[in-house]
Amino acid sequence: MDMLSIGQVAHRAGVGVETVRFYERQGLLEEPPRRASGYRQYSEQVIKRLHFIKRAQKLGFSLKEITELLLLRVDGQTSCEEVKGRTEAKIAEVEQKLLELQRMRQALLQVATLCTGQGPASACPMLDALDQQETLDQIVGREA
Amino acid sequence: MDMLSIGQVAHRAGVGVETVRFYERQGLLEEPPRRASGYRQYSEQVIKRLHFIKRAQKLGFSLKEITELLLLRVDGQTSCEEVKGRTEAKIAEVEQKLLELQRMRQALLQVATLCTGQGPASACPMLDALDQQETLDQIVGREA
DNA sequence: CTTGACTCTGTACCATACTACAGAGTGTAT
DNA sequence: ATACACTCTGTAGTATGGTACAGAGTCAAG
Repeated sequence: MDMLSIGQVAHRAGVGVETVRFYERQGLLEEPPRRASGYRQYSEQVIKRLHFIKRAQKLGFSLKEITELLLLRVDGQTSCEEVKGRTEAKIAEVEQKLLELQRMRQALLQVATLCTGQGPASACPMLDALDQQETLDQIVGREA
Repeated sequence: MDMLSIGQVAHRAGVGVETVRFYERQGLLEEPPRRASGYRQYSEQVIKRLHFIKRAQKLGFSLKEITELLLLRVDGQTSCEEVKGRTEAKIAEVEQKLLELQRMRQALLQVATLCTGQGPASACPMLDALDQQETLDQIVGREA
C-alpha cells in the first residue's frame, strides 16, 4: 500500500494543502503517521474522507456538524442506540432546513411574480414589496 | 417631522445600535445628518430601510447583494428586468440546495434503517455501513 | 447641577472556513 | 551536488455579519 504526500492528497481531493492541515487541526482528519523527516504520510482512505467532507459541506453542514457525523463511526464508546439517536437528530435538522428553504423558495417565487420585468428599477413592484412589510410578511410569514 | 436618535431607530427596527452604525459603514444606510453634538438624526425612512434589509436577509440575500439591490433602485439606468433576473438566480440557488438536502435526507434515512438500536456501537450495522463509504457514496451520489 | 442614560469614534473580538505567508528543513532529478 | 519543488510549524490575514468594549462627550430629569 503506497503512501501519499499531503500535496498528492490535496490534489486528488481537489482541496489545498493548507486545507488538509486545517482539517487535521479541526479534528476532521486523524493525525497521519509521519516519515522520519516529519512529512505526513496518508493512505488512500483520507481521500474518501475528504470527499465525504466536501459532499456534506455542499449539503449545508458546517465543519462542526460534519465532525459530529464522523464521530458517529469513530467513537467506540457510544452505543448503537446513541448512534441511531444522533442520526435521527441529524435527520430532523435536515428536515428543518428543508422547511426553511421551501418557505424561502415560496417567498422568492411570489415576489418574482410581482416583477413585470419592464420599466426602471425605481418602479419595480418587487422592490416595492420589500419596502412594505404587509406584502412580504404575508408571503414569508412573520415568525421571530 | 420629528427626528429619531440611533437608539430609537435600533429599538424600532429590532436591531442593535451597533448594527445600525455597522450598516452605515457598509453603505447600506446613508450617513444621516448630525446635531451640533455629532449625534445622528434619523427620519422615519430609515426604519423602512432597515426592514427592507432584514426581509431581504430572510430571503437569503447577503448584505452585499442587498447593497446591490438598493443601488439598483437608485440607479435609474437599471431595469426591473435586472431585479427579476437576480431574484430568479436566487431561486435557482435555493432549489439546488433543496435538491441536495433531499438527497442527504434520503441517505440518512436509509442509513438509519440499518441501525437496530441495540447493542454496542462496535456491532452497529449502521456504523459498518458508514465505515465502508461506498455505501454512503451510493446513497448520496458521487458527484464532483 | 448632578446623575444616569445615551451617543460618539475607534478598535478589538466572536464564529466560520479557509488562505497566505515566513523561514527552515527535505526529497529527488539531473 | 545542486537546483527546485515540496513540506514543516506557526502566525496572520481574508470575508461575512455582526458584537463588545474603552474613554470621552452629551442630554434630560429631578
